[in-house]
Amino acid sequence: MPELPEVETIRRDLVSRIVNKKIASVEVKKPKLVKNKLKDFINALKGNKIRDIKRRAKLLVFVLSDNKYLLIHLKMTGQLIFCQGKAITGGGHPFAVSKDWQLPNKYSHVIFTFSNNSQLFFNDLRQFGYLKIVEEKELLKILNDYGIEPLTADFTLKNFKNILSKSRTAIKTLLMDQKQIAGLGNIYASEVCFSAKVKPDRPANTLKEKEIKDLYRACNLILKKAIAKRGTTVNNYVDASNRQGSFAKLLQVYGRAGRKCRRCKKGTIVKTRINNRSAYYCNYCQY
DNA sequence: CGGAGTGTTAGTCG
DNA sequence: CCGACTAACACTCC
Repeated sequence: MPELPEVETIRRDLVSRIVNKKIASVEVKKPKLVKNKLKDFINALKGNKIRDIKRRAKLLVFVLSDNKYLLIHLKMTGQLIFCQGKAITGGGHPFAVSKDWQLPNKYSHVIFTFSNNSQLFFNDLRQFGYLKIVEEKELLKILNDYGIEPLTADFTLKNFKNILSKSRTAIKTLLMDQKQIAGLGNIYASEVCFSAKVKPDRPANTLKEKEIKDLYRACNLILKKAIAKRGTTVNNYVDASNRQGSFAKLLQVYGRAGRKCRRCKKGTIVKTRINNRSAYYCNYCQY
């Protein structure tokens, strides 16, 4: 579900709420989502403090006060929802939880309770997500295996060009390859290709100088804009405060199969499959 | 009812 | 090494 902008939105929301909070207890209802021995996991967290929350690609890294790190990956349908008392606070404007939005619900597989009784719920319908405690050495190895991180100094046009020139896989697939470029997923990869007027199935190493430059710009622009809009809600993604992201209104191609192109007004948005994933593009203004 | 599809990625196989 | 494909799971849609 969440891609870089959604995970970043969750990170920012959580930082303001749980940094420096002490974990009083942890309840694990689905042990298979925890990649440590259950006992070790709980022992490491109980009584610990959350010092900071970082993000690499779509992975959240909770920095604990004793040089250990809690990794949380939400994969397709994971959520992290913070709850204080009966209200889920968000943006300084607390609102009541609706009657049908009880927490925990049947997808709440791990529940953190802090010493002031506030709680963090890890919900995951499809149960692909995971939680893992690691020491610094393993953390560094995991972070190292990711490719260049957009919106950082590492993400230069030169690096980007270099990656594209070395692969003949479809550009959209390459954009989603976390070992190359870290953080883009299925929605934003289609959007980036549209923005640069590049057909998503073009082999990456056949792209022209200008197309590469436009793709590079589009990555930066779209990710920044999406973060500013607090991400994209397609089905049921919500941020850490149970709110929907508003970038969905700005999507140009994803989920718009059969509709007129918003840019050229001539073409139609077509849905195809590239490497087993859905891809959308305008059949008139993308080449 | 059955089958396809869903925002991710680790693992496998050629 | 590279690249393509699949499984992990629960639910919705046609």
